[in-house]
Amino acid sequence: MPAYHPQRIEPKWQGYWEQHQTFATPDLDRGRPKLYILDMFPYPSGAGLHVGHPEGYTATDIVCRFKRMKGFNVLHPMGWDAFGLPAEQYAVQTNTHPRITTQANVDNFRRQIKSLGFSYDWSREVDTTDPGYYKWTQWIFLKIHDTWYDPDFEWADAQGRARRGKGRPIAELPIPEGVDPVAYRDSKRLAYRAEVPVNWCPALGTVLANEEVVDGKSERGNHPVVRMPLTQWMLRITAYGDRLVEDLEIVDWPKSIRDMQRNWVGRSEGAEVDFPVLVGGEAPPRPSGPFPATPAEDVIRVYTTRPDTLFGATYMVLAPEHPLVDRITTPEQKDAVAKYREQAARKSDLDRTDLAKTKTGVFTGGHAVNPVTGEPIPVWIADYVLISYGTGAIMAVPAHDDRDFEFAKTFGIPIRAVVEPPAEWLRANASPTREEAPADPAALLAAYKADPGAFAAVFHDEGVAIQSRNDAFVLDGKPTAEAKPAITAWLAERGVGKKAVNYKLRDWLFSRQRYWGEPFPVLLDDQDRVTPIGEDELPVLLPDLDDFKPTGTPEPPLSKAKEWVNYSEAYRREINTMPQWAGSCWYYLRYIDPKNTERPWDPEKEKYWLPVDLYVGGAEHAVLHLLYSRFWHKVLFDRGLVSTPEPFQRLVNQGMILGETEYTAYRDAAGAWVPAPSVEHADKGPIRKGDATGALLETVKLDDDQVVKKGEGFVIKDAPEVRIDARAHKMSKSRGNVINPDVVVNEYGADSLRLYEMFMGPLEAVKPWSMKGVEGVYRFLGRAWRMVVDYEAEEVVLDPRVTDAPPTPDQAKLIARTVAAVGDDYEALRFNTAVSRLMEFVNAFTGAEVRPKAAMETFTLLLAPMAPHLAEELWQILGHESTLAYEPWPAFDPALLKDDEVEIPVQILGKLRGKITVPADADQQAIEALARGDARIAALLEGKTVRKVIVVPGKLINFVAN
RNA sequence: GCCGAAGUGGCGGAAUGGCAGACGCGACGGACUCAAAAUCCGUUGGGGUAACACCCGUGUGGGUUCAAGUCCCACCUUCGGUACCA
Repeated sequence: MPAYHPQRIEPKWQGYWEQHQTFATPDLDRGRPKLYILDMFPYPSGAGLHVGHPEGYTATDIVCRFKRMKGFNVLHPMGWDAFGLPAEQYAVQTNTHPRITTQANVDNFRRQIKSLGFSYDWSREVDTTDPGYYKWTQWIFLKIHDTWYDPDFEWADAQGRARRGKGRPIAELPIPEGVDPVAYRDSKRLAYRAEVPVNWCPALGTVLANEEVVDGKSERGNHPVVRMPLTQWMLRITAYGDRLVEDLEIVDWPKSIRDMQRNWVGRSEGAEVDFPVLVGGEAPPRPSGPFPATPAEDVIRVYTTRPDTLFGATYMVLAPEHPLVDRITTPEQKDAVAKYREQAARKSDLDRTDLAKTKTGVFTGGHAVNPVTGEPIPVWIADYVLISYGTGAIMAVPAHDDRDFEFAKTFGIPIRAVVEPPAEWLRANASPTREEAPADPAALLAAYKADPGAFAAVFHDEGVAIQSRNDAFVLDGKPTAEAKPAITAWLAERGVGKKAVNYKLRDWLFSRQRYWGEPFPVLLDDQDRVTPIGEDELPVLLPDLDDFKPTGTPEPPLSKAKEWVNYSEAYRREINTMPQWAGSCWYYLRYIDPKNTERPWDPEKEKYWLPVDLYVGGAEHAVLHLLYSRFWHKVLFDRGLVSTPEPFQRLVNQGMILGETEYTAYRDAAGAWVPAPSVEHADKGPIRKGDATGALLETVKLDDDQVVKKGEGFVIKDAPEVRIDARAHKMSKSRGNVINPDVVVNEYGADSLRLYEMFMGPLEAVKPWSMKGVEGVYRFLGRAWRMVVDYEAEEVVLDPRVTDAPPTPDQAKLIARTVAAVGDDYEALRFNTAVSRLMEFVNAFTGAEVRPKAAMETFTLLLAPMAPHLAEELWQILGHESTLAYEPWPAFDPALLKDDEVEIPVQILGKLRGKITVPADADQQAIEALARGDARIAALLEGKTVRKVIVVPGKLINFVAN
């Protein structure tokens, strides 16, 4: 009976914690330091919990339990990101209301998560689909709608740094003379409606955000996506581009994530330049005055990061959708242009990627004037220029841009070198006739100036300006870094250019043509003008529908709720819904005050709990969720609704857990083995490399006893010449390698699952699953149990060797060291080594005839954060009546961490030649004397000249001798 | 292509510039058992030796250092992100 039996222990303690409200967190506790530790809340899918979820959840749970023992007031909540497409698709298929499936999925997730014994304060559970929650999602949307961004507003942040740019109430927007104030305000709001080309997915019956489209197909379901113009809600996240980048400096996040966010925002500096269009052979007169805010009529405005190459701009390209195309196109080119534009419009992103290899385009017949050379240059349209980036038009400098080069080559457009590459570059790229190329640097440069197109590569780096002069201005000789500001200033003086900043980041497409999402709290009149709904009318409830099927057009499903839509005679409701991101943008704020019906959160509580001290989740949210969330938070900050500029102080990404390692061999139709290096993985399956017929190979799964390591890779044991693939794959239903946490809990218990996931390796690393590994930690927990409990007795009693005896000196040292090391490991999120330490402790004590009870208690407390059920049970068996959750973390005597004597290596010329035992505080002379006194070392040093002796006291001694 | 992370036994992994491989899995040997499971004890990087000695070894090639898995340079491979962003 008294064997380790998690199936008995775990429900018992989960019941205890629930009954005693052990982990309910007081809203405010000025007496203790606070700690807000957050998990990314899950989307409760029908598939249930995945072993990836408990990885991060266990890590944060350990930190929470550890910190409670250290005296912190810890906030650790959980909730559900429950709006979203899968529930809606399921509703369509089965005609079940998404609320019903969502409820069932939430219940299942809650059951699974509770079965793992996490110390969440369940009284703070939130659900984004709860009207009591989305009321405030709508409320925040109205705040965003009520805000404009003042790029010139100066303020100081908490660190006292001067900052520029802030979101302000729309009422404070200065209205220029002579404009319609309502329309002007609407044009400046952070939430606005715009007609934009959107990604319409007919199969899903919805519009997708750019981020939800992968290779021209929907991220969910892999359905084709086409572009079409629609009026949509947009959030002006681009206004916050600089702030979102700058404040990455003040958060404690992994560098890789900060880099990803920075790249996603994609800030670049350059210049805007106006190119006048030749109309009827004449350029429009150059306007006097400064660079106009919007380009004059018959002027093509371009954005470039390399204004220093302006002398090399030999043609221009407009995006096919560019408004000037019609104006510029000559009658002869009209048909060709129209045809190209139509093709481009019909192209999905997928087609565009497919065709990315060769540049296409059509000449418009029109010309524009290069503002520095005065030369007329042809204007083309091509879909390699995107309407949504920059100004939708480029000046093409084929000599110094890969894309322009390729295009110019295809269409025979002149290529003019205006930046001098370094001599080595010229030499290295002087092909195709490299042998005949002049070796002399001056001759090489002359060749480059004459025809850069003859060189093997495009020089797109910085260099020195050449062939860049006109009657009034000389750039030649200037390095790129100087040439850029010089020419920008010259252009600005003449009112034809100015310094400019651009972002890859686009405004956030914030509406969806779906049912299962938050309704927008706004009304539209017969002219589509927007009126926000009053705060007292929130929430705008999602109307019940019996029919969730897409309308088959971009018309959202909510259009079917006729009564709901018709708000009044004058107004109808907005029928788009918000995207899934909306609810997850601010859930961390609701946790601090989840039941408040008066406001989204109490400002006092917000000041106490924010920012989140530790946020753990998957790297798949590295960009979107975290960027959107930070954006909302900054708007709330600017509006005085939150007190910190950033929501998440420290971020850690847990690594993905892969399936078990698989050994795969390949066989052709004739049954012959095909070595893995000759196999290529095509879309439909494995084929022989270079096999034009594309005949699929048979994949053969092998057990680990059928394979053997040979050289760099694995081979079949019985056919050692056949290399095979040995690799762990992402868990997926189709591959059949998904591990269900329920199965692991049933078989080994939650403590084993928790401990195994922590023992696998560093939290951030990608790691393959291994059931054998779970058995390993399960055995360890069994040993820990038997270290304390008499497993031969009938009843659950202490092992007779557990007594009140004092620890031996060696035991005392081990105890102190384990306390110190495990505490450090928990602090630094190094759970894998913490487990190792506890294993060493158990290994030492199971061999001991005397097991001091105090040592067993200390061990139990150290184990508790990782394996709380077993720890609580042992704690009770050791004679304690209540939970150990708030027991103080064990103390230790630092003196015990030091040894009196240490064994140190003796090296000769850096090679290990012996070991000596020396007093821990032995000085250099003493150590050297002891080392020289060692018979073996003395013999080895015999006849050699000792040139130098390196002694690191307490560490090592190294004789440099020959 | 660009950005990022990582390459250490058969496997997961450990190692403030100072004894590479802690801990676990697997394997092998032993104890207990009629037997097996469970449990316990021992061995386990490669070569070499009767046993020592000794030699080799952290993706590859260089470098810095008394000393490099760790720092620097170049390259290779794998994984993740991103991609006509002017």
